[in-house]
Amino acid sequence: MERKNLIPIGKLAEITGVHVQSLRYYEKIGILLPSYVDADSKYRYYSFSQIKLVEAIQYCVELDIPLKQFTAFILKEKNQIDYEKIIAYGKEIAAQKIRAIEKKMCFLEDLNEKMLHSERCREDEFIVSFLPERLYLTCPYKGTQADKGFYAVIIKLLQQLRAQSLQTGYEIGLLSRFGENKQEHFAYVNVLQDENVPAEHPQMLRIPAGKFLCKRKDRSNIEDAPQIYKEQFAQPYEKTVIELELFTGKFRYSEPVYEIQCSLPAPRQG
Amino acid sequence: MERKNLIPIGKLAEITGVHVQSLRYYEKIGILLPSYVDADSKYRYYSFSQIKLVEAIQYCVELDIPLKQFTAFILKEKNQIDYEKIIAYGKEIAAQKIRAIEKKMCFLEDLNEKMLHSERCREDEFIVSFLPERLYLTCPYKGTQADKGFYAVIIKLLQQLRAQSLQTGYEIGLLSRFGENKQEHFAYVNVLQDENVPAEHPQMLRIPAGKFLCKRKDRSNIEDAPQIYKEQFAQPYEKTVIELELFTGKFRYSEPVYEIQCSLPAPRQG
DNA sequence: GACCCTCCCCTTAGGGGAGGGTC
DNA sequence: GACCCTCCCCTTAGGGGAGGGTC
Repeated sequence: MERKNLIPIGKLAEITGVHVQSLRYYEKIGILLPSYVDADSKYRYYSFSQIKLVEAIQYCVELDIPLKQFTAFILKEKNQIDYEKIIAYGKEIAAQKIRAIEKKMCFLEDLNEKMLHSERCREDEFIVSFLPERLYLTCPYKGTQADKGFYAVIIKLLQQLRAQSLQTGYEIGLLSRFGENKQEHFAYVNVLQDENVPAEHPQMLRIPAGKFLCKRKDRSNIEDAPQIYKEQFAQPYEKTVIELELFTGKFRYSEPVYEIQCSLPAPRQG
Repeated sequence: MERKNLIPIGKLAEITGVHVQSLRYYEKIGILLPSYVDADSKYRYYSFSQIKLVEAIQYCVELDIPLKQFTAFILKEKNQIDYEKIIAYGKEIAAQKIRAIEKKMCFLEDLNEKMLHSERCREDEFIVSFLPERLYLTCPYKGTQADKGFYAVIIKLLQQLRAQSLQTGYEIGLLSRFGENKQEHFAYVNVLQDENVPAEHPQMLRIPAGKFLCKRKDRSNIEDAPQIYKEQFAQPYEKTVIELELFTGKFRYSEPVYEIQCSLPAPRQG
C-alpha cells in the first residue's frame, strides 16, 4: 500500500459524509485504525478500502448496534465484513426496542384510563364502573391512609415486592372484605402482571374484573364503607371495598383526593 | 410544615423505590428541591407530598420525557401535577420512537433483500431479477469504478445531496443508457425517498421497477455491456445498464465484487 | 452502626471549541 | 489558507465508589 493511494482524514470524511471527529473517535475506541500515521505530524491517512469499513460502521450506528462490538463483525484475515451478522443483530435490537415501546404504550393506556375514570368519578353521586382485573400484594392493616403507620406498612410491602423482583404500578391503598360473618382489612400495593408473578401467594389478592360502585371523597375513611354503601350492605353478597388515591389529570399532590369502590354482585351465570 | 413530618433522603428512597443518588440528581437539575436542608449537616429532608412528585418524575423517566422539562408539568401555586400534559407528551415521544424504529426496519428489510439478491447473483450465468424503483442522482462520467476520477465525481454528487438535505443509501455506481442513436454514461449515488425529494431535477434519474438481467463480475467494465448482453443489444429497445458493487453477506472490503444489471424490455401493455 | 455528606470518575457517540503546527 | 493535531468541556440519568462527618 503506497502513500499515494492513501487519503487524509478530511477526504475520508468528505467521501463518507462522516465528521472528522467521528473518525477520530472510531480510532480511539479501536474500530477504525488509520492505515498510516505520520510519526512527526501525527496526520492520519486511510486506504480506499477503509471507506467500506466506515460505511459498515454507519450501518451499525443507524441500527443502534454498540460500536465497541463492531470488531465482532470484521473477519480481518479475509478482509470481510459480516453483514449477515450485522443484519441479524440489528433485527434483534429492533425487536427489543419494539417490545420496550409496546410496554410504554400499555403504560400510557393505563394512565389514560385511570384519568378518564377519575373524571367520571364525582363526590355527589355514585357511578358504576367496569374495572379490569387487579393484582394486589396485601398486608393486614386497620386505619386510614393518613395515619402514620400506613407508609411503614407500604414500605414493607414494596420491599417484599422487590425481594421477589416484582414490579409495582405505584397504586397503593386500602382494601376491605365484608363477608357474612367476617371482615378483613388490608393495606395494598398493586403488582404488575409479569412472568415473575407466582400463581399462588398467601398475601396476593386477585381482584376479578367487574362492576364497582365508585365515588370520590376528600378523606381516607374506608371503615365508613357500611354507611357509604348502605344499599349494598343491606344485601347479603360478599363485598370487596377498595380505597385509593384518585389519579386526576391535574393531580393535587399536597391534598390527596380519594376514591372508594365497592364491588357489585356478580351477574348470575346462566 | 414541621420538622417531624419530614423524611430524610434514605426514607424517601425506600418509599419510592428510587435510589438516593437519583434523588440528589433531581435536586441538582432543579426538579425536586428538599423541603428543608440542615445548614450544618447538609442533610436533606423531604415532605410527604414530595413522594407524589418523585412518582411523577418516575413516570417521566419511564416515558423517556427529558427531566429538565419536568417543571413544565408542575403548577406550583396550585400544588398540581399536570398528568394530562405528561400523558400527551409521552404519547408524542412514543409515536416518534415508533416512526424511528419503522425506518430502521425498512432499512433492515432493504439490506436483507440486497443480500438475498447478491446470493442469487452468479458469475457464470445470468439471472432475471425484478428490482424495485430506484432514484439516482447522476453526473456524466465515462470510465470505471476503479479509476482515480471516480471518487471525485462521487464526492461532488454527495455534496450536492447534502446541499439539498437529501439522504443517500450509500449505493454508488455507474449507469449507461443505450438508445437507438445515442449513448449516455453516468456515475450515480442513490437517493432515499423522502419528502425533500424534488419532483423534477435535471440530474435525478428515476429507474422504474422492472425486470433486469443480472450477473456478478470481478471488475468494473460497464463499457463492455454490449458484449456482455449480446442478445439484448441485438434487440432495438432502449436499455438501461447499471453497474454497482455487490452487497454480500460476507462482504470483502478490499477486493470489490461488482454486479451488472441490464433492463429487459417492458412487457406490452394490453 | 447505619445514615448522610461532598467530591470524583464512568457510561454513548460524538459536537464544539481553543490554541497550535502542517500541507 | 485550508487542513490537521491534541487537549478540554459538554450532552442523559444516574451508578459506583472514596473519604469523611452525623443520627
